[in-house]
Amino acid sequence: MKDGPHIARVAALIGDNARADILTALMADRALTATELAGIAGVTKQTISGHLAKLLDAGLIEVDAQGRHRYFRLAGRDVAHLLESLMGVAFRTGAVRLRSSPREPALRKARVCYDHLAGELAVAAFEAMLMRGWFAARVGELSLTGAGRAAFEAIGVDVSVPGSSRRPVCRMCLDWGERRHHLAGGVGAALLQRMYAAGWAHRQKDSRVVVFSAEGEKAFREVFLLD
Amino acid sequence: MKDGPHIARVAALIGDNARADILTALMADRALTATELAGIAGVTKQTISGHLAKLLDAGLIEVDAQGRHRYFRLAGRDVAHLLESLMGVAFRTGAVRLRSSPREPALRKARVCYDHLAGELAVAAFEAMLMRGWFAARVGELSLTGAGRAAFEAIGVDVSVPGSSRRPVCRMCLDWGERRHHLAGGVGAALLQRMYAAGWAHRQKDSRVVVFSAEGEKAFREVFLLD
DNA sequence: TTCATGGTTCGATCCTAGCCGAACCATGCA
DNA sequence: TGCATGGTTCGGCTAGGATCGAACCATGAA
Repeated sequence: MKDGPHIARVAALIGDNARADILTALMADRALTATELAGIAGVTKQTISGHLAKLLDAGLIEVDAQGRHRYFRLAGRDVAHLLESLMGVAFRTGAVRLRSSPREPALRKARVCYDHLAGELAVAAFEAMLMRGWFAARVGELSLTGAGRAAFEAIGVDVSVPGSSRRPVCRMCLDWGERRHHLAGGVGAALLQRMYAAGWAHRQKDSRVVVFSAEGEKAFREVFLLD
Repeated sequence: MKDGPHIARVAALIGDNARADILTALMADRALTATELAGIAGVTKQTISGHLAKLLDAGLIEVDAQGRHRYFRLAGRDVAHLLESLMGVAFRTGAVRLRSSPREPALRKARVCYDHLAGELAVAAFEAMLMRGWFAARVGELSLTGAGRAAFEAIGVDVSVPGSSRRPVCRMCLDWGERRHHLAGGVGAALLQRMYAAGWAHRQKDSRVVVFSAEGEKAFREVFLLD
């Protein structure tokens, strides 16, 4: 016994409501200040400062100091994955927050997952893309086919990836609500940005919910789902 | 804020040392009694009973009552994944238990991961298997090729899967030490059992470490790694 | 029936850690 | 140089929860 990584330490860190709120918020927005996070978690500045120090110390988040602001973000993709994993188990075991049940349908339909789209729409779109052969599955990875590259460029999604970045171009991400995969990685992120820019959808304030406009959803379905 | 699954609840549950010990132990052995778990976690029967009740209530573990014994096991594969995810982050951020550093090298080399082999040897073997075309990668899954099926049967690994089981025949599992994949799923489990049966290796008592005999490791390397 | 063993329930204790008030440091703007 | 704002540090309060002793229930063996 007592071998291996000390999982209780990091789990305990996430096991506090305020800190879980912080991490969940950082999964949606890329960078938030301490005061914003205090508002989200519903605690005072002193308290949030203590929590952020602990998360920093543990290596779960990172900071960018800009002027007198400090922008916090998740330390890495593995943390985001861990959080999604937690959500999956919490969801299966019925540990859902009651206070927000009205908003849950919207959350299941479309939400932000770190930097890309998740939810029913995202899952359906990803499966349609696979059917059309936009991606080829390699061993642990997904790769863009010529057809896929052309299709994305036609919609105005930039699929060229900076050479220095070691980030995979496309990846799959398991959806906790649907229990099926959706598109992540560089292309997933670029696609979401494109949808914002085209006015198809926007982020709901203080939430991970992505709201589609009527025309936006229609366009989305035509481009991705119709077949 | 406050939307979606209540991750803090399940994280807090894992965030206690005794409960983390329980879950880690259950990742290795399939089923353990309350008293055994009390020994592993280093607490009394009363205490372990309370912890087990909480884990049961939260749906992280399940019980089989047999006579006056109660055998506990993880509630599902998603819990095992969550734990491996946690180990990955804990490992990256340097949260390793100091007391057991002597045993860590053995743990990194070969250990049990729920029901299959993990660690350096497992990763190397899996990559060699891929190179030889024993598996074909589909979208989210791995499938056994004809060559793979023949190869496994030649070693005496039963790759026939009960039709009723919805368990994937083969799956990949991310190794927290190596940060690369190893073989999981039905074939992974069958392979580990075969290695036990052949006397190549055995489980170290009260630990996830898998100890290879000299001949066992030699045979393993010849069958899987040599090329 | 009696005894040993596995497991649970209850109550009391004790300690950790989250929280806030107050004071303090640092940055940027006027 | 002042002043407002973002953020941290310190100290004390409090609550939740982990722990164990003791008593209790259930099962199986003698």
